[in-house]
Amino acid sequence: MARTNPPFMSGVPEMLLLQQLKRKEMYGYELVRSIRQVTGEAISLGEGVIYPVLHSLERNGALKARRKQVGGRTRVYYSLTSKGDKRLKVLQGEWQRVQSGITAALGETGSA
Amino acid sequence: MARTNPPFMSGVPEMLLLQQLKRKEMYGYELVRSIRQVTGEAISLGEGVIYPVLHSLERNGALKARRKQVGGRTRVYYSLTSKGDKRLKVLQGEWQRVQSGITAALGETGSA
DNA sequence: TGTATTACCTTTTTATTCGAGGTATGGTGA
DNA sequence: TCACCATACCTCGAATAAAAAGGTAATACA
Repeated sequence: MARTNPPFMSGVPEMLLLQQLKRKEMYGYELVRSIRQVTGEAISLGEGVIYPVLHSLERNGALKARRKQVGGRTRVYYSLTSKGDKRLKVLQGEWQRVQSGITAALGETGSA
Repeated sequence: MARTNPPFMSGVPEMLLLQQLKRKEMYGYELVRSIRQVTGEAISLGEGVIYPVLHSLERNGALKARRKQVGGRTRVYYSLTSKGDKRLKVLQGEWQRVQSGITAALGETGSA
């Protein structure tokens, strides 16, 4: 079961969520738009991705949630715990590694 | 079926294979080591990944194969077709896009 | 009144990766 | 000569995870 590779792109949604929540507390629906926006439309994660990841991160203790009433509607705000911060650092490290590896490989083209 | 996101990391093995074969003709077993090496050990694709992708690329016409006897052993050398070159360009574009999106998002940290 | 938007959520499908296994040859060294 | 390792091909099954689709409900607005 020991992984040789960090799972490739798997973990990117997770990383982006953690990153956003490091900046400030947000709720799911907000994160959907927020991620699309900060990635310059390059990445668009649907609710079917966001919510499950959010829940699993909360179960792990990487996030904590609090419910808030806003104009009769309920929002669930998530924020980063210290555990979540650690997790984010790990994911960023893996991403960095993979990203540079690929960049190096792509740079290997004989000529432009 | 219209994709909003380019599939994230899915396609990276394919991209790396095409990239390597653009440089020079290679055989499967060689590609396994070659990819590990050019990515600075960051990415290590097993034969269970390499061969199926190779076959599907050949079926698509992105690669062409030729068998070669080397010291009694058979090697299947693959090389890039123009279709494969086009495909590589597309994948590189998508990768570039995703990669910059993520970089932008990660750069959003309030302070170092 | 009815339609779009906000806001939550789950379930199903699909794709892909990974690991494990399976065959066969040639070289090396004990 | 026999065993073992590296080379070289390959396939299958399980696990994962991302995406799409669907499902509820409330509010805003036209």
